[in-house]
Amino acid sequence: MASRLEKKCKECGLKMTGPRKVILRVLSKSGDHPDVEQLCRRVRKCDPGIGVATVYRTVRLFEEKGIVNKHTFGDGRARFEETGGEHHDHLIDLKSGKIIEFTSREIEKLQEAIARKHGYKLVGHKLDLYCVLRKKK
Amino acid sequence: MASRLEKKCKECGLKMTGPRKVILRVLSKSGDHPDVEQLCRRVRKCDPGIGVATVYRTVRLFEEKGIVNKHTFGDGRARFEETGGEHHDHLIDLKSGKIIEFTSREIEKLQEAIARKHGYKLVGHKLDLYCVLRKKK
DNA sequence: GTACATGCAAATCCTTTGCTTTGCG
DNA sequence: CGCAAAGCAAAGGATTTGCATGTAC
Repeated sequence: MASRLEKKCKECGLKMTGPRKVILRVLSKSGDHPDVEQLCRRVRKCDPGIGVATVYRTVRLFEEKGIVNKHTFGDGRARFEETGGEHHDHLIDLKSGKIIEFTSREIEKLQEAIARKHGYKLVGHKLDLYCVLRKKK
Repeated sequence: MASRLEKKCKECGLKMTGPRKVILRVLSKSGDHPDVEQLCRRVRKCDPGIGVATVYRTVRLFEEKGIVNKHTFGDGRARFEETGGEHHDHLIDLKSGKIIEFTSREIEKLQEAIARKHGYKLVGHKLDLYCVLRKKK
């Protein structure tokens, strides 16, 4: 039963190995933005033999193929999420580290306009909002 | 002849040492977004004795004091620029690596509105546009 | 069968730290 | 002078890579 993501991999000409299937499943089930260490832990619950190097190699490969998105928020490590149908940006709660996803068609239109104004075509963007809870007074 | 930045440092209670003066001068003269390695090279043209550790410690300190801004674009390393009077975002030319700065009051207003809608107060943001030159046809 | 994927460990890259020496205030 | 800063080298953390072995197609 090849999942949607597995199909996508095949289309990209990727060999569907055991570790890759597990990593794909974990990614698609993760509602958050796990880093490699977290991915490893989750992946190893399915198959304890999977090594870090494989996870690194796999997410990198997936990123090149557009299957996952890589993020680098403030801290030093990379985080990953499945490339969903919808693009979205991130609001980061600086106190708790919680991440909220959002989209803004208006902002995106403005971005395109800015790129065009400088003679460029927008091919991607990254918008992170760093926030703290509003004090209710 | 204490420069504007040096005054700012004194206000923050920072001891004005030789290395710090040099690093400040290099930062204020840099129109680009140098990483630590580049900073080191530039700084050592003035004073070859300055060590990497000092550069790292200094930029980190400056960042905490709000004297410089730290950026992490796609690649693994941090880049720095003097905190100018005006905040700005970045348009990155994916082919050449060139970085263009821009601001958009409209986008920023929208960002604040989004944060508010989620119950947050916006304290900072990061917006990078990844672009390629527009083909003229 | 063959080219590509994996596991492991060593290697790399960027950044931080420990400790002694130096120097600003 | 006293305490913070600098230099150097060693430590650390994340990610990559070399190599022998395993495996999807």
